[in-house]
Amino acid sequence: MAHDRLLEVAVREFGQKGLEGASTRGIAAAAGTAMSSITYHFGGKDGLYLAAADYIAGQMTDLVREGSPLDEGVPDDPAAARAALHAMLEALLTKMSTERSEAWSLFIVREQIRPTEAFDRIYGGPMGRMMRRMADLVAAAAGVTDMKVARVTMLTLFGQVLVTRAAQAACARVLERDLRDPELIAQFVRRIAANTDAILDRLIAERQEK
Amino acid sequence: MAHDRLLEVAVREFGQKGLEGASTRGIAAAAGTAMSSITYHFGGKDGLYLAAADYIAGQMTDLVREGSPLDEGVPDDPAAARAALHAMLEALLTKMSTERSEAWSLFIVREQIRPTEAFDRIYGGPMGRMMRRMADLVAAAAGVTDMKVARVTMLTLFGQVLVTRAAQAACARVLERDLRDPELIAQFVRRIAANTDAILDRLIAERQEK
DNA sequence: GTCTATACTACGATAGAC
DNA sequence: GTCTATCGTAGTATAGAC
Repeated sequence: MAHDRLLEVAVREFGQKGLEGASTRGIAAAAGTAMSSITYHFGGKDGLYLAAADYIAGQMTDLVREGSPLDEGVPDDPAAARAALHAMLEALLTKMSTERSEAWSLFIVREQIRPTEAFDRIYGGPMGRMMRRMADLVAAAAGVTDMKVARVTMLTLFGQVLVTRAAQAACARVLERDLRDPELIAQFVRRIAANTDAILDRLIAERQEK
Repeated sequence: MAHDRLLEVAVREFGQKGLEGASTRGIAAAAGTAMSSITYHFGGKDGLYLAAADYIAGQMTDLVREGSPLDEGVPDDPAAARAALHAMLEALLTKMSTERSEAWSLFIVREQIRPTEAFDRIYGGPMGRMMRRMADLVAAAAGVTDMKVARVTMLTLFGQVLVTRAAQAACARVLERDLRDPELIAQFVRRIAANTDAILDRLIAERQEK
């Protein structure tokens, strides 16, 4: 079906060039079909863009479901919560580094800069669930009851992972290396894990001071 | 001069909508001049885009120069280096939150997604210097000699700040607050400072284990 | 220097053949 | 369902008046 090919190409093209930067002719050509197929299947460029967002949300949900550490419950036990948080951050970083999800990341980062309805569809689905769960895990792991603290901390933890995508060009320059290098990714995983432990311990210490 | 007004508007428009998303007609109209002024002053849309990048680089340099903590030497003393790192991260976060530099951040984040010559001009100037200095500060503060470790750590520290810009839409959703709220920014500053201390202490502990 | 007028190109939408 | 052909409408570039 041209429908599916169009979606695949659209996610890539919209991610790399943005809504205005990508052209329907270009997408159709890359998908090996006529431009008017876009009108037929999706009603137009905007429709295709939203469909791409839904496609990403769906794929994210699948990824999260297939026994990955991104979608289990929130354990009460601090140690278990911490382990789940570690697994989640590692999974995020490695998944974001695969070629397939690289297109998603770009799409999503773009939507952060200027959110459209597409962001609602992605955030309203798997992304929001993931971030809320991460905040809950931080709270459980550090015994924090103030959810505002847990959320802010969660975002700084997430930032450590995000930087490899949202500042990929700068990272590549500073490190003088391609960010797809598995060894480099492994180094980030180790560093982020150590940082996370340090941060959680610090949170626990802060709590005990009171 | 229409030249300067065009640049101001261009930074804002390109930052928000990207190169393709912004239109020369729109920029000229917002600057209160005719579109052909862009051709006269900058040679065309691409020229204006690059000029906007240079303008940002220049403004960043000015900001860095005006007695801010972003551009002093790298102290040998670990405590002084740590203090300088703290000052730098706080300055970054607060500067990135001002309305004026918000346009820069967006411009730069866009350039990370698909780097053009504009990125070379910004990274080759103040941005690269800043990141290299931050890595040096991490190395000095934690007594790390392996610069690869210092750079990776620096990037994770930077990520904590970056997340408030590059994932601003998601942050606003999770926190149910506008990210320009000074109180919220202050909370981020405190959290990132505490995290940074925890991470540096952890690095020092790692070194002593060997 | 700045503006008006115009030319040219590429895009997205649409109608209709198959 | 898919394609071809065509239309209207942006967009940028350019020439020339002031």
